[in-house]
Amino acid sequence: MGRQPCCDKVGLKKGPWTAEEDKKLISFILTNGQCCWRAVPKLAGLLRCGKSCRLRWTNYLRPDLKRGLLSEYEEKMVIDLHAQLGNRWSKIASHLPGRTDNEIKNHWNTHIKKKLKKMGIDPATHKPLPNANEQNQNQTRQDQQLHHQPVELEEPNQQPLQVDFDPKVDPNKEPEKPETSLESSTITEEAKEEDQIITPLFDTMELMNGFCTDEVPIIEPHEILMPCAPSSSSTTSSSSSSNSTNFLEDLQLPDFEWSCNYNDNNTITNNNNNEDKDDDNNNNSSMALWDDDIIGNRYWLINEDDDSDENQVFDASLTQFSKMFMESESWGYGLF
DNA sequence: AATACCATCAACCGCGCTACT
DNA sequence: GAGTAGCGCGGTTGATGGTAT
Repeated sequence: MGRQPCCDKVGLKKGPWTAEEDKKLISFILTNGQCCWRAVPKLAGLLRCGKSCRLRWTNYLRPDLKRGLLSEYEEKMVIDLHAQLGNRWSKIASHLPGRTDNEIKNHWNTHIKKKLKKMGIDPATHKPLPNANEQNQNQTRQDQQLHHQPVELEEPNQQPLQVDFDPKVDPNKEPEKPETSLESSTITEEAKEEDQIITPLFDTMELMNGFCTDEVPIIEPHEILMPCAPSSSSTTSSSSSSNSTNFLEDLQLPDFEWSCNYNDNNTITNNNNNEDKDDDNNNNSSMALWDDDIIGNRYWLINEDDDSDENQVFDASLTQFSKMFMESESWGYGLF
């Protein structure tokens, strides 16, 4: 018997999400948490398939997402991780807090590939391109490697070219790859083993200094300035930038119980990891709710519709916000 | 100003994996 | 062990905005 379609496609909406749909999905998940995705659209009153809802949530609506262009340091991390993991975008994303596999994948295809080629590096193999004349051949080979596995080095001692994009990062402090990392990065190893190999590459503090403290200004709730869209905006696009409204303002954000702890370095105190994520759920209250993901990137929440009923739902829902964060799989980042 | 071309990225599609019965 | 359901992942597509002509 063949696989059933993920959803009954008849009558289901496709294409870009509208602000209204976003609100419904957010409201539902904030209220109920992430449960069975197949049931979400029905329960949330959405004419979408569960898969679409999950994608929308994980790639766009998730509150802990960091948006905007990847920093140079993040790019460097992506390149390093790609050299070890190949096109395993979700694995790569798991090492970049607030970034999604889709985002990283897109960034790789649109920016990093070009950058590497420009620098004479084969993005597929992470080795220097032999010469410009052979670039076309490499391109062809790269195109053939759609499902390429992590680089199998032809010569054991040959290391992928490491690219230091960020001059601010002290090269001396850059964690050295374990000697066995590439040899063992046949990636068929167990995930734990893999994490053990990769995680030490990116010291947590360095990571934080690398982009969190630089790019995530710590601001107090009262300092937040919500961008307001022109009232004439009539777009129905799900694009975050085009449908700013006053929805967030109605959320009475100051009533939030933010339990975010920053240390002296403005880094997020969070000791979560994949193994003890559940154990930490109850006692780890460190959440970066006031970093840019909520403030700078959640302006899609603002909506011109002054729908008091929905806002009430949100007000109630937001009290569960912290809990939802703790339950979110996204807090399994190995870096924390 | 109009059109063509290009770049970007959100969303979709199909497959694989895992858990459950 | 086989069948099924559900989720996650990676590749691809298509809409949109920007730039060049």
